[in-house]
Amino acid sequence: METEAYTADDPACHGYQRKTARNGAIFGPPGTIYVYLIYGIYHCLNVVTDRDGVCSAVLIRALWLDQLPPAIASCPPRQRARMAAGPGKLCRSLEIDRRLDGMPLNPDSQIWLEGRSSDFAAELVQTTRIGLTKGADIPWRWYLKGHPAVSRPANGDHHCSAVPKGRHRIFRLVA
DNA sequence: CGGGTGATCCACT
DNA sequence: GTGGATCACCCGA
Repeated sequence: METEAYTADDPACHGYQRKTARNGAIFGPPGTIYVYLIYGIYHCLNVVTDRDGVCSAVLIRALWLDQLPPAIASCPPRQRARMAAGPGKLCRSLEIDRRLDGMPLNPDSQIWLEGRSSDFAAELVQTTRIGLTKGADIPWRWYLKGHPAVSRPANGDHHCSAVPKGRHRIFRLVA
């Protein structure tokens, strides 16, 4: 729904300097979960992409929640769309924390991906990442254009459609 | 805008 | 071992 990419030669990547106890998971094999604590109170969920030993990840910044706990399942759509609109809120809603760090994406970890239709017609916006000092100019944030759960749409994103309508593989995150 | 929050890392003892 | 800077955020004004 909304993601950012970080790679080994990218100064904003957590593994850019060196491997440590905190960021070790980001050097794992593709599909490894990397969760870190930010600003003392929030967690952020990443999925490792590049091969074992190379640091790289996709930060999951926002999701639409298909299912909610029964107590709040009937909240208005507007409110529902904002429950995982941002990497910290997303982890708070899904109760994701460092316990998942280093685990593989599969049902045994209680978090995994399910492929959906492979011809989902989506229009994506590609723009710059959020909240960075280093590598702030790299346009590696993508989101579903016009979706109400996007954390913060780029200014004037109605003009920008770097990724045209077409066939995209859409995944469902199950947690 | 600014405050809250705390793990982590580094440059020093 | 310790002090201070850093940090990919959220909220309320």
